[in-house]
Amino acid sequence: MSWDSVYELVKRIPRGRVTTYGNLARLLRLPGGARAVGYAMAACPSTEGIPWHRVVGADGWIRVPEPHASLQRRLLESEGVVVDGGAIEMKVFGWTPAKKGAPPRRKAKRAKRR
DNA sequence: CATCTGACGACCG
DNA sequence: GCGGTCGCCAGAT
Repeated sequence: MSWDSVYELVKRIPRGRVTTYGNLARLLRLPGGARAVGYAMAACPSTEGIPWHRVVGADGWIRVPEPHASLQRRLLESEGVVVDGGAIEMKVFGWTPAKKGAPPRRKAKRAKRR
């Protein structure tokens, strides 16, 4: 799995729409890998050509560290996306490319870490 | 080579 | 309903 596919996917997000990390992860067949996707964005070599601002949390909230948060919000609003109090209505602006559902996955509990 | 880490999300208690 | 924990991946230490 290469992050390039993630970037390519992000590039396909139409203007004025947004998607979530988890959504991207699912599209990449990585259920639960939302975090990995987020990391991919953080590790993005260059934001050039990549509409990273169209990627937000599943709840529609910007999950970006302050420096970029304001910029992201500004960019989104300039595209017509309403960021009310920080939350975006995913039902309205959420975007998903023609795709099928991913196979469900079980979860297991184990010793704490972190 | 072993661990930890991080722009997340879902589940368990 | 809330808080804490685990899974995912690649790169850094």
